[in-house]
Amino acid sequence: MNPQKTFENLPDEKRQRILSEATREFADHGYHQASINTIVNKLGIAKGSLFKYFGNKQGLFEYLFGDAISQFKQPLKAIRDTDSGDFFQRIEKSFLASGAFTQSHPHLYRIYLKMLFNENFPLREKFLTEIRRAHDKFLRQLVEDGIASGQLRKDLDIDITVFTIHSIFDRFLQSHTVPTLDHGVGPSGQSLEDLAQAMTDLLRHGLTESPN
Amino acid sequence: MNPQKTFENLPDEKRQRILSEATREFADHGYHQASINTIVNKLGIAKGSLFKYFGNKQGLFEYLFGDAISQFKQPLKAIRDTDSGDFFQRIEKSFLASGAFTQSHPHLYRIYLKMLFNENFPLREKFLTEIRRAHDKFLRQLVEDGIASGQLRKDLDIDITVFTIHSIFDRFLQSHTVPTLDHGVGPSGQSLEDLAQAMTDLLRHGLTESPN
Amino acid sequence: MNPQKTFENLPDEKRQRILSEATREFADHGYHQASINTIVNKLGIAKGSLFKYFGNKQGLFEYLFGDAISQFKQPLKAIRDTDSGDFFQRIEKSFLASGAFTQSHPHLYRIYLKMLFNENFPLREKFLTEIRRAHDKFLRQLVEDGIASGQLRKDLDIDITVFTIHSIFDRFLQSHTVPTLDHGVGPSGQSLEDLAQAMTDLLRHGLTESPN
Amino acid sequence: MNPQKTFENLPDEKRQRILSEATREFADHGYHQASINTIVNKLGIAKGSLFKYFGNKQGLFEYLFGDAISQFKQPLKAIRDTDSGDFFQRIEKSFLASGAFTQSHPHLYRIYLKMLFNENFPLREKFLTEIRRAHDKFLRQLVEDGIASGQLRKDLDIDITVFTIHSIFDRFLQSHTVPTLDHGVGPSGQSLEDLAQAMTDLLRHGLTESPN
DNA sequence: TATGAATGAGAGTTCATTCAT
DNA sequence: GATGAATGAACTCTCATTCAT
Repeated sequence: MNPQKTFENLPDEKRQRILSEATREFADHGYHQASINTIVNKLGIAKGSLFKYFGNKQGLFEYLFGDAISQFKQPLKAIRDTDSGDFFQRIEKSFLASGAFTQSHPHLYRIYLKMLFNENFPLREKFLTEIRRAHDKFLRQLVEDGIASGQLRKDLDIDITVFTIHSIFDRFLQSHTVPTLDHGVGPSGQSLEDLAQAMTDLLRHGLTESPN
Repeated sequence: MNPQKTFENLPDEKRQRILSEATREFADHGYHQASINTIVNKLGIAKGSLFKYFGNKQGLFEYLFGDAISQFKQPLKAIRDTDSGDFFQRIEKSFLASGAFTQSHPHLYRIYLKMLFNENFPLREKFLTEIRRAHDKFLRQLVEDGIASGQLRKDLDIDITVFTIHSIFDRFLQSHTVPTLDHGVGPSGQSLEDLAQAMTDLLRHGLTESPN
Repeated sequence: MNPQKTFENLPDEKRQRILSEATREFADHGYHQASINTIVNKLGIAKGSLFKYFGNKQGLFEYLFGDAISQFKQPLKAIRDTDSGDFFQRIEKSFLASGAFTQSHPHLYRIYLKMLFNENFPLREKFLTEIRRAHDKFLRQLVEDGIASGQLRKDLDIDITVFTIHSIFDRFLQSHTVPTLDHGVGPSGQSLEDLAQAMTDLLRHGLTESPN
Repeated sequence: MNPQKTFENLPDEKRQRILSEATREFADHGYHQASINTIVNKLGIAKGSLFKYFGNKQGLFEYLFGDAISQFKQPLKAIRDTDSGDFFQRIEKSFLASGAFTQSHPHLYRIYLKMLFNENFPLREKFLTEIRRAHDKFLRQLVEDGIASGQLRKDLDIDITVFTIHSIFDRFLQSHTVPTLDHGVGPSGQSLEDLAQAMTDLLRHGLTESPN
């Protein structure tokens, strides 16, 4: 029988405990340095069980992160399907929604960040491309809508604009998720909401006024 | 005798070869996946020698990266000491100078990126704080100069502004250093110079116009 | 209740399928490398069932091979009960009958060959002795009949003769059962019948005397 | 540095102990069932050392058996280079020389026998072909010499003859090397020398012609 | 009776570190 | 000072066996 099925037939609580513990281990140590031994010891289950469920270490990681990817995308979809035509309102909502997600799933987000700069994660190309594409597609549509509706300057370079928003987006998320990165500098003392609004304002003025 | 002294008494060329090879290994594989075996084999020196020089793997890394930190800071100092009063000109110069540095020291920059999101690097806190502080101090001074000279809006939140410029800065560097991160989206096809100018323009409009 | 009884109460077809699949697995991989997992997966039955039937891996093997031993002996009995008095005709018939058996039960014969030189098979001593004794008893009677009837030299050493015939017998069987053992040398291209006749002739005349 | 070199630089005594212990383990348990743990524990050396010497389990086996192959061939070469023209004398010498070899290297010979009937040995094809070819080439030359010099019948089928001698050869060796295969039947009680002579005589005269 | 999830000892393998030469 | 052989803890992974359902 499909062994992954075995895992999915487990009681919900146990399944969540396993995924959660494994996620934490990968978040703390990255892929190669994460230890199956540590995971099963903390969980109090047999080593063999984990391998029954996922085949091998890579299988566990792929299951766990593939699962996370779809959750990553949820907030964005919700925003895009909003019928509000206001560009900056949607941007701000996006900031907040993504921030909320990374704050409630800090381990997943830390895995993502590790993966970004560590070439050794399995399926790294596939996963990163998937995330990147989703983000870009989402932002591009927002920008195009904004230009079409006259809220943004007609002469904006869409590539650059998407790239810039994306950059600020990323940094915004990072600053509120990875605690040890804040060393008393930067605006991290402020609330998520304040920061989101301030950044939206900054974008507002950069993107709307025509240059002389 | 202080064993690190042993290393510093080595012929310059040998010292450079060792640091260079070790840097490449850490850049390629991160800290834990980097292999002392690989390094000494490529160098053709005895394993024991490396441990004599640096005590252990961590000692090697700390020596190597501590050495690099000062180089990291060079481009910024050069800009700050420029007497040009034009804010956006200095920003653009900073983009270009940092871009030039990361392009000429790709291994160091890749170590930095890995370290950013991997908690397992030795002395990570210390090193990152040092880099971050230098950057922030530099940008803060630029922004304050810009406001004082009337080139920037008086009502700018300095923390947010520094943070935002820093974000775009980082993303700008990443996009020109980590090749596999570009998946056909984003403005990566453009030249370093074009991109620097475009981002500066975007900042110019976001930071100068007063809101209504 | 005797758990092996459970197995014998199974429908004939299922019992045969189980024995057949297990035999194939042991023939392919020997005793220790044979995998209970593989067997039950191919059969589509529960792992626990197999252990209920046979207690453990060794029990399965002993049941299966003990069952086979009696089949091994069949061809020899048939020859011995032939009343033909011609020694070499009976030898040739034996060659052919055994060859036919190993060709129709290749898995059993491969298990036998593996067992011959692998001390780790369970009940190896018992099984091999049983097979060897049956063969020797059969050949010894043929040789004694041959001497008594004047077809063989009176001064033959019976032990040596039986041993020699046995040797050629074994080699003959092996050459037609284990395909990968022939590497372009030896007479393997010939048919079973041709080979049987040639070897019988060789036994008849030896290497020096010219045939009439 | 070439790690196998490390092994070859070891003191002779240690090298022999390692090879001997490993050979015994493979002889006792075959390839897959042989345990590196057992070997290093019996030797009292670190597990890592064995892997330094040979890379992995397969490397150990290949080194060990490849080394043995050349030793296997030595006795045959010695016979072939003998200028004695007497066919049966050379055959008898071959029996004795090979018997002496397998008796003084019983573990190697047991590995060979296991390999013959177990498909899972690494490099099995290569090793077996090498041994088989050497034997066949040797016997073929003896038979051809025997026919040319008139000692053997002109009409002998060389393939069949070589095959038959080979068969008796193999069985002869087996009977004197694998102790547990003798179950009170067969001529194993006799000395190596007696058996060799008896089999040579049998080959000389066949089973029917009375000796003069 | 039949099931298949859980187990855990043991497998092969890696690698930073030590230390006698 | 330089060497590299030796170490052993830790790693991922396997599989016969058990037992609650």
